[in-house]
Amino acid sequence: MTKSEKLKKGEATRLVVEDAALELYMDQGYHATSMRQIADKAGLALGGIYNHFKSKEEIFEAIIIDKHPYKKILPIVLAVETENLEGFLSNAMQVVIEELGSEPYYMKLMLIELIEFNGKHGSTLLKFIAPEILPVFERLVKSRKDLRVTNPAMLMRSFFGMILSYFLTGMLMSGSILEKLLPKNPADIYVDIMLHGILKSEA
Amino acid sequence: MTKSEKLKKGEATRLVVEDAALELYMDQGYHATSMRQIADKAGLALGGIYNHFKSKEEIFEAIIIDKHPYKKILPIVLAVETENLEGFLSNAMQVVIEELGSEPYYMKLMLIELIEFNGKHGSTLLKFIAPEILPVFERLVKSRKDLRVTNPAMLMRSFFGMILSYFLTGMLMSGSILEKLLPKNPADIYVDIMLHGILKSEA
DNA sequence: CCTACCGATCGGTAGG
DNA sequence: CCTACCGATCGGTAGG
Repeated sequence: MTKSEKLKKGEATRLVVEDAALELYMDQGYHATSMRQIADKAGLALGGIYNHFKSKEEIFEAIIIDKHPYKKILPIVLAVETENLEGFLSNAMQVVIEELGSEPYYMKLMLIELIEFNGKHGSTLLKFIAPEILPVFERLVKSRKDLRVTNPAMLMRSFFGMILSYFLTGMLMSGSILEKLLPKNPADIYVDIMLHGILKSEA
Repeated sequence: MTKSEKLKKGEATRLVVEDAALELYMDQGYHATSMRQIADKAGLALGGIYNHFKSKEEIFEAIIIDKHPYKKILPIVLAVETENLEGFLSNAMQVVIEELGSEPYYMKLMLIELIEFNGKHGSTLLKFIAPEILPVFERLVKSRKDLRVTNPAMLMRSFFGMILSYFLTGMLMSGSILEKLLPKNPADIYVDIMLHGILKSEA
């Protein structure tokens, strides 16, 4: 009763396999990861995996759904109390960056999907998530007059694009000479750029 | 004399192999692409490849250097004539987007490096390119007072981050329901956001 | 859930 | 530059 909660043995093993696979996918990619590696890391025999998943690809598909962070993040974002639009956008971005954390695992999963599956899961990610999140941006656009970007889909695209950009440039520059030249608070600056742009003056 | 220019037979074959590999990497990723596929596409036998490259990985390494678009793009950007800063940044971004084209192959190569090699080529890309490009941003920061971002490395990061974001969100959304909801000129809007942000008002 | 196995394919090489 | 081959490893399965 201590730790088991309600999940049956079978379901627990399934999650163990998913966790093992996720970790391996994250630092090798999908095709470079073998079923034997996953089995080893999950602590069972190769054949055992096939009691829970029909194929290697099915593990990946399960992960991109089960591990999706939006269920966790969206409520937090919506719960943030702010009086004005700037405060909301700023806090929202900061919360997302914080929650995705220093190891943006889901960002990597999305890229694996894009690179190794050529986006063939139809950006499953976006397809069943957009309907949940788009309305937030629609409300934003409707209720506020001081937005430069008035198309909800475009606003959403640029919002997530900004977060994508933040993590990706961070990953690309990590360990490079450039990293030391950066200010210590790149996330804050990113938020600032999203809100006000690179320039000080108005168009 | 018509088409051969100066490159010897050996060098030409090498390039044929690189082109074949590049194409395959781009829509399958690195590990999912076999040497036999590359050989077939290049029009020679498997063993023939090893006269030009020691290993599969060496082909990848050759590509990320030989196919790097910055040699082509940088001169164009610098040649753009503009009277003010806004014009320069705006044109620069537009030129880069245009040159990278609708199939941003090099963007994909960078992601493959990040995902499948875990960035182990030390972001070769950035390491020998940053010294070429960073000075451009240094000059920009020095000569202009109307920049919100005054750290050259940060300015460079956000500039390329913006381009990264543009292409990646485009790829992620392609084919999705969201795509139809977007305005027809997303690139222009992206430029506008980079320069002035999402908000109309000043901080 | 494991053992033992399958055919297929992998990267790479020898030898010409 | 090709043919023919190597050992290793792959995803997956049968049978218990």
